[in-house]
Amino acid sequence: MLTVPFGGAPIFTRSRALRPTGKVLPEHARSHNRALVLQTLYTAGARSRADVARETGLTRVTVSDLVADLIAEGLVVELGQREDARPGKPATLIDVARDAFQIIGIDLSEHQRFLGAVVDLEGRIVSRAEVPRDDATGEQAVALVADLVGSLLTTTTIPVLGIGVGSPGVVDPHGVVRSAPNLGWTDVALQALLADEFDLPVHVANDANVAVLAEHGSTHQDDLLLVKIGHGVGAGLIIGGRPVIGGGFAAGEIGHVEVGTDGGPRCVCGRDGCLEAWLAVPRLTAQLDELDLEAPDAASARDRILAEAGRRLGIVLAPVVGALNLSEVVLSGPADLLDGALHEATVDTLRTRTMAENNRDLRLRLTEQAQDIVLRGAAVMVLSGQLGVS
Amino acid sequence: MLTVPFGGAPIFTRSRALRPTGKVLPEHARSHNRALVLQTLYTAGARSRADVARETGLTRVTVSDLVADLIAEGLVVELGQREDARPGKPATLIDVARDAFQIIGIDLSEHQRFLGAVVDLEGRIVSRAEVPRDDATGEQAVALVADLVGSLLTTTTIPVLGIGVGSPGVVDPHGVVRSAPNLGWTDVALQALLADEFDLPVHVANDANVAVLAEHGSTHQDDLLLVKIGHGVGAGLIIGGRPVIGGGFAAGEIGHVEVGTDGGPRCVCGRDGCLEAWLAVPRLTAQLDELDLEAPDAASARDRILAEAGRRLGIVLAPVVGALNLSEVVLSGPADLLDGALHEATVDTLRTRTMAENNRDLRLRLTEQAQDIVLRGAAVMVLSGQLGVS
DNA sequence: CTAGTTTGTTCGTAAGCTTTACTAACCAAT
DNA sequence: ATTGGTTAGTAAAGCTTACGAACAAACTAG
Repeated sequence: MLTVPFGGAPIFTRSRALRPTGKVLPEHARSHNRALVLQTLYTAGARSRADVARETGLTRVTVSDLVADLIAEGLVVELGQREDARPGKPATLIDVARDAFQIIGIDLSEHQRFLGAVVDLEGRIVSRAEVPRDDATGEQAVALVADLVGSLLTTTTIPVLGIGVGSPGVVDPHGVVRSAPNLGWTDVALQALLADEFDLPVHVANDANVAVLAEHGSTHQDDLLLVKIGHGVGAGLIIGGRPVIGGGFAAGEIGHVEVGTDGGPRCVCGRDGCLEAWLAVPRLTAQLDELDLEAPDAASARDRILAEAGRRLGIVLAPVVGALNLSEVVLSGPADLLDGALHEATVDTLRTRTMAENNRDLRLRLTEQAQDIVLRGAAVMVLSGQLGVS
Repeated sequence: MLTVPFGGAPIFTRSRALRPTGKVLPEHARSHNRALVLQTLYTAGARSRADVARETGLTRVTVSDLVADLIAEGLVVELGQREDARPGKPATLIDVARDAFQIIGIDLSEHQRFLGAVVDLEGRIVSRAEVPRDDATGEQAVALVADLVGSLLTTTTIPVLGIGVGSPGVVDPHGVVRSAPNLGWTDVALQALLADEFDLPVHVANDANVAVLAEHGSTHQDDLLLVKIGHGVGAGLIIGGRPVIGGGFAAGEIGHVEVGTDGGPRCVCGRDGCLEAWLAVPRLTAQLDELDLEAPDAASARDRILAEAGRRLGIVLAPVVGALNLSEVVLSGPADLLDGALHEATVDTLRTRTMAENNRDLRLRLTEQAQDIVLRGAAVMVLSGQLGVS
């Protein structure tokens, strides 16, 4: 049972919001500046107080004051004097205490098992754990998650900043899983349950929305769409640097949008030609398994299947890319399926179906985070929620 | 040559931004609270300082202090004592000085003429003006806009809060029209030009993005997509209460997204089946004009044409609605074309092509703002930019 | 050694919001 | 009429936050 010596920091930003939404006190401004200092150190690395002052626009006095707080809280450490020779009093280097805290990340998006990891502040995975799901649903499934968190916590030796969970289904901002059919969850207050049990800050969000945080954490793109292709198809979206949740908390649920005007495979939802029916991994592997590997054109037949899937993805994404003028779309899923023909077909389709002029610098790429994208995204979510840093 | 006694107020909001973006000083907090008070009065109407304090969460002391500033600036006025009898000291009612300022709104989205209006703080149109465009382009077109603004300014008798312009094409956040082919504009710094000439705050944005502000100003929906159907087809988007601009400042440009997988009419851009080729007003009227009005099935033939256009719109919007989990989509354009078969077909298509469960409360409606949507949106833009109010 | 530079701290100040306490002004009940 | 209770608005004091000025420490360059 570990506790951290600080709570979540409310964060402010210059925003283009049309209407102010609530009062702001000077102390809120301070939280913001605190997070700003932390963020500067986190992304730019060890440097002096004076450096931070120059980079943030705050004065040296204010930075020193904020840093004193952060050091007292154990979030920042002094590293001693800068080595290089230059005029003036030598600087005392400071940095985020990168090895003082760890984060628990949980990925509930796989069908057969729940994955978990201890992640350090840099996003590196320190240790892993998993539990087989064995088709558990409802409270049983919740118990499995708690077991997984518990066993990971026993492996940590330093304070834990918080617990981040990426869950399938629709998750509201309070970490209540409104609906996750696979897990038999309806209005399961996962965040509250875990927070009660472990007395740690807990953040829960949809798996694809969590995944896009991992991508954002490493690229810092302000506009980003991540398509997560697995047993189902979902998306996570960041616009203007902020995650998009959606009015019904179901943003990114594009798996059951119909593709094109020429029908398509029957989907589990009962309709024909849903994106998921074209693109979900089980569907793709089933199609590929039917191929005769000995046939002379096996390779091109495989590419045709994958290219058609990619084309269908492009057809669905084109209106979204156009409407949002997105510059960066990322695919996450099995690289052996996504890379190559599928990827190329998606790019081609996107380019030919949107106005090239406006989307000239559109990039579509595979994520480099492989299997760990949800685990690392969950860590980013905690980092961002607790420290205002990512 | 009028000037206003105050500048733009930087606005802050509790945000879910992942990373803090700049320092925040106590004076920024005060600007925010100032706008909050103004907003409360603006939307809720005349009330006492104590009422405002209760509604904003600020103390009566702070509200009194802020209101004193606002009164000194002429933005707020005292209206005398509240009439109704109740215990305690009678309240002094205060309200936004609704008749102390006017706004100039300009709509450049029509092909044949430029429209302008003097708009009051409530969004009501006080007077109108227009200039025929006569195919003017480039600097000539800029001069026409300046003339229009100039002639409107001569009709104002009270201070002008600012000038708002809705322009076709791609407009960056600094009010530079990056590209407006119809007007022959490339990188025209319209905002700077007008600000120099008239010495007033000027805000310029894309016409559809401006139009959605008008809708937001009257509904205060946090997520809103407006599709503007005229000579072309464009969209304006508000997500999480904030306008979406797009990485290349071209958000909402969905006119040249291809619809469906079965071709379609040839578009001016050279491809087949763009949304604009299906849905633009000239295309629809041309199709309808070909109908034999004497034929026995003329009415149903008309409906078939409009329904197909509506279906095509639904096909393009479905992925956007799904990805953003939008709850409100608004159509703007000629009501005689949009209302009825077209509207119904769009709704049907959206419902059948997205996952009903997640988009249960999706509403698709026509705007009630008719022809003035850009003019009034321009006023909202100025109101929001100058006072943090909408 | 001197002059110049840079760092980080101390001290005093200005701005902003809160709490506390007050006066003014009203209603209701005695 | 008097008393008690309530509400509005203000005044004073205090806390927080960030800033500017000034300074000492510690270095380089010449």
